[in-house]
Amino acid sequence: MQTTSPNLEETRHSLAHIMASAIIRLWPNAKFGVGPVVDNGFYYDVDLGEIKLSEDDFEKIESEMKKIIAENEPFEQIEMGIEQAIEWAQQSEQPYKLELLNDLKREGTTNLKDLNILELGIANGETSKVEKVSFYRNGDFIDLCRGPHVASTSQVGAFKLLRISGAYWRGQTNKPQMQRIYGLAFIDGSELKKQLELIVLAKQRDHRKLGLELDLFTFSEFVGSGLPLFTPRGSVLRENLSAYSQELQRKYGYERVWTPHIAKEELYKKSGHYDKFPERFSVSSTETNEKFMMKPMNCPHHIQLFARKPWSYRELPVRYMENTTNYRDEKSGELHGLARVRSLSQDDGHVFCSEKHIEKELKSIIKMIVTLYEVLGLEYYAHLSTRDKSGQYLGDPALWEKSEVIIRQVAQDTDLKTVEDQGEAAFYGPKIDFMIRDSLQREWQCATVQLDFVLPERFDLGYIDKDGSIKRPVMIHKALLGSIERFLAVYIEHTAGRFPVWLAPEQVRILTVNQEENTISFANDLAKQLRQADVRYTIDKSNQSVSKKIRSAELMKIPYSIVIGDKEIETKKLQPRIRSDMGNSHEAYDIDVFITAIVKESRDRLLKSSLS
RNA sequence: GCCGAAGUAGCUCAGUCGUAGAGCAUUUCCAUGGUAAGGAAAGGGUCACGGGUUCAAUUCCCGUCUUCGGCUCCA
Repeated sequence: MQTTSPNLEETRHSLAHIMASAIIRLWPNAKFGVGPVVDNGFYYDVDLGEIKLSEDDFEKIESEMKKIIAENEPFEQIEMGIEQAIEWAQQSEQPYKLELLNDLKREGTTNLKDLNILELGIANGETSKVEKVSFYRNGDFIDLCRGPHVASTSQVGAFKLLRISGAYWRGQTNKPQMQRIYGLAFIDGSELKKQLELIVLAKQRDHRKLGLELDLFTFSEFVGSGLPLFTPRGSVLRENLSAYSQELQRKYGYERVWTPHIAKEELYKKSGHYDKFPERFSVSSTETNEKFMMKPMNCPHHIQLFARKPWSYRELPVRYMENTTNYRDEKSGELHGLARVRSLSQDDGHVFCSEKHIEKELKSIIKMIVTLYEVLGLEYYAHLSTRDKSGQYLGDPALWEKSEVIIRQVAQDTDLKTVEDQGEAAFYGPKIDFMIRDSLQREWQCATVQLDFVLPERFDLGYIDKDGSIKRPVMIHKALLGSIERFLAVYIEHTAGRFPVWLAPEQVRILTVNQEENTISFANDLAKQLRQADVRYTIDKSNQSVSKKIRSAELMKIPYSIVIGDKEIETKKLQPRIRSDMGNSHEAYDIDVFITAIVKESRDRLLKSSLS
């Protein structure tokens, strides 16, 4: 996973130091936290007491940094004994560094291993007692740091301060909050420029912006935050994706079920979700004393469906699917467009099976996910989450062992690109999460397959085996799209709103050249034929220039625009303008040929136009 | 939830202690138009909401809601 060259890392890390030097020159009372190298750059956490920095201060900091770079001071490594280092931190009044050094002295580690930080005197994960600590000096500025650095301040590459935000000291909510300043840094300016352009591009593709422009969804202050409302256009996307997910599942023997959106709290207490899941919406009854919850997940409901009767081993696996909405009271600051909402719809499903079914069921699920992603033109890879040695997992260890072997085997057999994450498994079982990379190379987790050995136990589920004994089924949780809202967020950004015909809210726009009676009547007639073929269309009869109408259709990213004027009326042929990503053709087609093509593209879920 | 920033027309944004403006969009009219913006006019705002300071608040202050950038969290 290491992608940055040491040189780049040296540049970034050195720039973090240079920024810190600049800050302490500008604000001599600055206290520093940590300042690691991150993707595309670096950051430094700083505490300036009452002073709040804003992006307006960036110019000042950047110009001070440039001065330091121009001064061409060497980066010089200094070693100190741990006691001497502590004294340094006290004298230079750096309480956060002091805390880290005291931790180093006491425990031999700063417990910051997740941060990928380099400025500490020891390597990540080292636990031996440290005696010596490494520092780096550039000019007057000395910082606790293990390096490496460029030889002198003038040797860093191109940089730009990017943003500022709050960050808890050591990532803990009960610790003071510092100001985190992010910077971009690259070896040469062209790479920096490219990255800045990518950021602009990402902003243009932001699903929240496109959702507004393409009229897909909206939020209302009256309805509440994190509760998206889908317009007719947005609903076409939701419903078509959802329907495709169900179509795939039906082919693999999943049966559709329906469960209510609230349940008694006891259900979640029994499942164990209640305590582990504080983000709940409560519902109380005015008739009785019963307390209910909006369902934050569907597994307990599906379990109750399974539990309704005794099962024979002959009837397994039992596969339920339900596209339904869950409600989670996410913390307000965590909401983000469609990617993080309080009402999320899942294409959820649960399999109840015996151990010997696990392999086949996993394979089917992976097959469905792979099919779905390929039809949508998405790149993906999988995270394989297994146990570590921490021992905080529930369920039969032998079953765990067996299933982890199966999961690895299945991943191999299905040629999945996988990364194994030890220790990332849920407490109830190992899982495979599918990550989608969007066209800007950002990664998102969408589909998931999880084995579960715990819930069947908690709800005392059983089936009658061949020998008449009662056996415990294994449960498999799965979602292909995951949260449909999250999926749409990713998909909108991936496609930049250029949806294939089968998903396009409006597939065809008819534009009239003028308002004459025969033009309108021809357009209406075409519309009627499209309607009968179940094609989604609108007619633009407005008295605007043709090029303006074309522009509007283009901005709405409509796959096909058809101009209707005397030429079409005479020849009875249409010359569709095809959205540029789908193909390129200027030919004229008979009306029925055109309609047949759209119907086929829609049915076969094609990504490109069949007319080009 | 925490730190910081912001909320003015459907959208993107100017602006001011003396109750508001542009472009796009909308409507109407003119132009009969041919593949990314033809012209003109009109309508449209409790300046997020509530409270305070003031002769006067959209403007200053406080609170609430919502949004944005992060942090934390994500069964």
